[in-house]
Amino acid sequence: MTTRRDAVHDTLRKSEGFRSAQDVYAEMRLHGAKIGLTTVYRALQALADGGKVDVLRTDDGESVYRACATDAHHHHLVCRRCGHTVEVAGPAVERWAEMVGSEHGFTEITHTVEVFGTCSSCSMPARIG
Amino acid sequence: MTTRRDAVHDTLRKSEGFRSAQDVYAEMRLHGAKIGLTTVYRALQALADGGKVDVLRTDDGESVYRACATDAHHHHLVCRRCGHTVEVAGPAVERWAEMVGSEHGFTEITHTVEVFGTCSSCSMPARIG
DNA sequence: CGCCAAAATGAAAATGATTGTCAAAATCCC
DNA sequence: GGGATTTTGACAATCATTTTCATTTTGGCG
Ligand SMILES: [Zn+2]
Ligand SMILES: [Zn+2]
Ligand SMILES: [Zn+2]
Ligand SMILES: [Zn+2]
Repeated sequence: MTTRRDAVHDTLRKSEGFRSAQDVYAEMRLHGAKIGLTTVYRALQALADGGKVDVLRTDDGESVYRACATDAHHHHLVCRRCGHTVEVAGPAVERWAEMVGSEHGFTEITHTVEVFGTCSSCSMPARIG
Repeated sequence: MTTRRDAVHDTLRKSEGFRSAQDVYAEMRLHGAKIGLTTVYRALQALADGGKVDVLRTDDGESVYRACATDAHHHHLVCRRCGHTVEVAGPAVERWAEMVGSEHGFTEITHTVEVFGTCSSCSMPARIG
């Protein structure tokens, strides 16, 4: 019953960076998978709900997903050029968020933290040929 | 020439939390303003580009805007119930993001950091009447 | 096996925020 | 005033995502 969902998960695992639902769908079809776009959306959502994949929003509002190495809470350092992503832990940030929240009387504190940059290979001088 | 833009900016200033373009548009019309939705979108974008207002994306992909007290870089502590927003500085986070980025060879580092929670008035026991 | 109820699937239509178009209106400049 | 330029906004177009709903698959169960 989770055949399709697993296939989606696998496709994600083989990817380096974050991929959109449309993207995953297109790739799966390319490789001959028989699956519908709706199912890809549903699988991705289920995986995200279950904490099996991470989600974030691109600047233009698209949801993108990634199968991360760890289930533990972590953040991402994403190359805005090629999408190459590094998973990073940030104990300092976790503490900071908690503190800032409680200082102002907020409870049930959550946070979103993403770091973007240009990775080393993308910032190398362009080489032709 | 900037009459409409200023009107949009003013509407935002009078709001406590983040408001969507549609939201701002509706409120302006309610108060009798003669303005089109397209113009509200354009004004909001221009204000955001000029750093006069802050933008963030809600969980359901809507862009929301806020006229903040300061032009300086800062982050937000947002009540997920009522939208009440507190502007917070996070020097520790700024440093952390820079460090994490350069540690991995990334350059031109930027970051998004938002903290969500339930504010004190929203977490008070419900009172009827 | 047969048989049925529940869950999964996907094609097609609906949704809804945002953007593009383009002609009319306001503003500027001389 | 008159023409160039910018701004505006009604309306159409986009496009990712969600809904619908009929069909298929799956999982017992006798
Ligand atoms: Zn890169
Ligand atoms: Zn964290
Ligand atoms: Zn609140
Ligand atoms: Zn910051």
